[in-house]
Amino acid sequence: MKKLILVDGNNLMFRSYYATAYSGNMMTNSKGLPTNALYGFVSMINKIIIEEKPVYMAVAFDIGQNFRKKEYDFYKEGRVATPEELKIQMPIARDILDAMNIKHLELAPYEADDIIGTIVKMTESDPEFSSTIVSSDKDLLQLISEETEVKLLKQTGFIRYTKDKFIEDYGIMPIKMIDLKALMGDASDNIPGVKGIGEKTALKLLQEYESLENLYNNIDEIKGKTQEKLIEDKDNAFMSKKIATIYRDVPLNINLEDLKIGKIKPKLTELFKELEFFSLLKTMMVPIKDDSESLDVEEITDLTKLDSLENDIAIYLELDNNNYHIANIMALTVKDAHHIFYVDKDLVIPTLNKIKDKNITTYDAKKIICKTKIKINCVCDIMIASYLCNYNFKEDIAFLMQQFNEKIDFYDTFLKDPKMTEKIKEFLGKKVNFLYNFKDEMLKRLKENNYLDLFNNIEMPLLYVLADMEITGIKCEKDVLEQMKTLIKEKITNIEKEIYLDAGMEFNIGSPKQLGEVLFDKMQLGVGKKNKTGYKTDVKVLEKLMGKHPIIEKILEYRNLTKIYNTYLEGLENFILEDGKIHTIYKQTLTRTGRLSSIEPNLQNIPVREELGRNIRKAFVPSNDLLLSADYSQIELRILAHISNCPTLIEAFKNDEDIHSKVASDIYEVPIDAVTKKMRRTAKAVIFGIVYGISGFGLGENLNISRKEADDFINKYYELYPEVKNYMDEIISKTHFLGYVTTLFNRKRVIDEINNTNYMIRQMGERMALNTPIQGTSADIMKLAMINVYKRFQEEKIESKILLQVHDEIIIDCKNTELDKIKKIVKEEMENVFPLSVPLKIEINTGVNWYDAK
DNA sequence: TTAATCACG
DNA sequence: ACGTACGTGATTAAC
Repeated sequence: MKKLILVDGNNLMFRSYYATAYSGNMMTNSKGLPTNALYGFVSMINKIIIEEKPVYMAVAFDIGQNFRKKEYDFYKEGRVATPEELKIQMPIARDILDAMNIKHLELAPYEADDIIGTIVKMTESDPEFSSTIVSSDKDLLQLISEETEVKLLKQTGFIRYTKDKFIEDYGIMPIKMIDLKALMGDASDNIPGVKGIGEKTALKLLQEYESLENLYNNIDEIKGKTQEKLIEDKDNAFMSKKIATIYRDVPLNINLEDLKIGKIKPKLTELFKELEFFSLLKTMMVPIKDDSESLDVEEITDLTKLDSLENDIAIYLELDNNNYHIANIMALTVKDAHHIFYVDKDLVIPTLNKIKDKNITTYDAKKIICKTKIKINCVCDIMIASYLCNYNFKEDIAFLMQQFNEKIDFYDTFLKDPKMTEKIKEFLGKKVNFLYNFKDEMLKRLKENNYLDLFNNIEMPLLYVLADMEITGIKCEKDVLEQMKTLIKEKITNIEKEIYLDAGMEFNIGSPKQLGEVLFDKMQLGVGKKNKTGYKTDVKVLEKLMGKHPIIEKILEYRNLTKIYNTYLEGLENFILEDGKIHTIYKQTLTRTGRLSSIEPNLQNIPVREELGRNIRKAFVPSNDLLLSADYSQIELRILAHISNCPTLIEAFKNDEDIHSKVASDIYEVPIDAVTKKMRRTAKAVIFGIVYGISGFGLGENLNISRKEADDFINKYYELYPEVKNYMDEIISKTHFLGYVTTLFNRKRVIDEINNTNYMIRQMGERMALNTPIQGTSADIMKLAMINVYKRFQEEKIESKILLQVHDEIIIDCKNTELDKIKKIVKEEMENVFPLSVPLKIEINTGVNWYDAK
């Protein structure tokens, strides 16, 4: 039996389009072409192929005027016009099918349904074929027969309607779908049917009388209102039947063998690249057009070969794990204008030592430096450059290469490839070849965007500082963690028992779902707020329940303890290497604002606000004598004062006033020494809220005050500092126009959300536009300060080391003998890093561990 | 893989 | 009428 899949192409495209279009976040490629429907369409086609494994397939489309409309003026009247964003994707869907070598059929004035009906008729007269129709349109159910089934798509999943299944569900023969529609009508197609008769009545009538004709022949037997309605709309019923009938004699001029699926064509790769469907490229394992002549990669075993290299080179180092602190070297490739050299793992270090001072272009220089401890002279790190240019790239260089039409496997795929060892030379040859050839283009793009300053004076120098910090690592005492573990483990066990006792049952306290059910269903401790999966049980919710039952307090404590235990005590321990130190990885090319992020482990979120968690910091100790923490005081607010040019705030900072108290005294209109703690706390929340673009509602939630009061605070703030309000209005309208924001150092963030049709998303875009210049400028300043401190350390032969950065704070491992010098350098460099209209101020603390250095 | 939760600036 | 504070990462549960 030959199985033929018949897809309702229009239906699939509409579904895909509307599935995502309403979110307001229209998916487009970088040229602005909408791609959401196509993405869903291709995914769906793939899914069908996987699920049905067809050998024959055809996709039908509507095209041009359709004959029903000609015959029945009102047909499909009142339907919302197809959005332009969808129309534009329709022809591309057909291009994609061509490239996939799947037949698509369209012929005016017929609709997709008619084409499918016609082919079904052909398969039914050919004993070798059976067909499956794929659509979410119930109209197609009329085509069901012994040989034809319908895979009716639902919001999630599908129902497979065979003839038996249909009869079971509807109690009529599939062909009677037409009669059904004739009676009940169809609002979406504007088919009238019989007014006042819906699905229930229509089905009942057809189950008894089988067809429309027979029903009207026996109209006398029908009672009451129904009879009246039927007589009244008799003409409409018969006309509706005609419209609803799928036409099965479309002159297609094909035979079924034409519908055999062929081999995927290289054209598909081009299309996917154009559409920027990189994940699909990956999953579909599309054969990529191999127009590159195969590279001449030469493996070297004799290092003297390197002598022939020119001064401008590109290198690429491959490791067997993303975490370079624990990874092993696989190989290195080196390219200049005349050679591509492949260097196997054992020779990588000597090779790098030999070429480290050349002008090196690479991808993730920090990785190379951290792994090999060799300070290469990197003049262009393509990973950083593409990050600055706001490319949609991932850590894997393959993403970038794909965007520039280079055929390459993804790192993960490659590692799993059984033929890895055979392929590695070519694989790494291609990467280094790309880097070498792409460098000039990359620099050109940096220049065009005015990024050269940021690139050469901040990001490139910073990578060396970060590499040094990561290599150095921070000493972490396992014993301290172990002691805390024992203590906390005991507490957890005890509290667990108490919770079970209170609840009257054992359950998984760590499961928000189970916890919600226990609290709100079983114990009836109030009406729970819901989210997608059940009750909300976060801190806010639980705190509102405080006092209602002792269990609440215990759950909060349990949460606190398990968080500390799992994430920090146990979590951190796993990252202590043999040298007794933790080496985090700073991601320099991740955040949208220019901040760093820290992973494996994240050392930027070690507890500090609560005493118990804060104790974890006691495990972090100096390798030298002391830890010194230098943190910028109120840096974001100072930047806000600067960029909004608000004289009152600037003056306050110049006078080194406590800014929160100052604002509190202004808002509450009391002298500064009459400001209470509560007033100061409120002011602080208002100030922070402003930086994030908060609403009255949000502030109210946060401070547990009414929305009205919160609104008043915000308005009062704007009145007091009109320049801040002005800045906010201006940056938002400017961003609507430009589509991006910049920091003081010209870091750019594209904010597509700002012009989104969805109000919520647009609002979020506006908040990003407000916040990014502030957060981003602060990040720029910190980066520059780190570079300058590092430089001074080198110049003055300081042996103490910068260890960590936590956004507005750096941690230094100090030798006692150097302490005074360090304090001086840090203060000078951090406070004078860049002149603003407000002074920058740092606070310095020292201690024998991180806990004490605060 | 995603959602919920909670740690930080 | 809607939903409501920016930027991160790790862990767990549940699909």
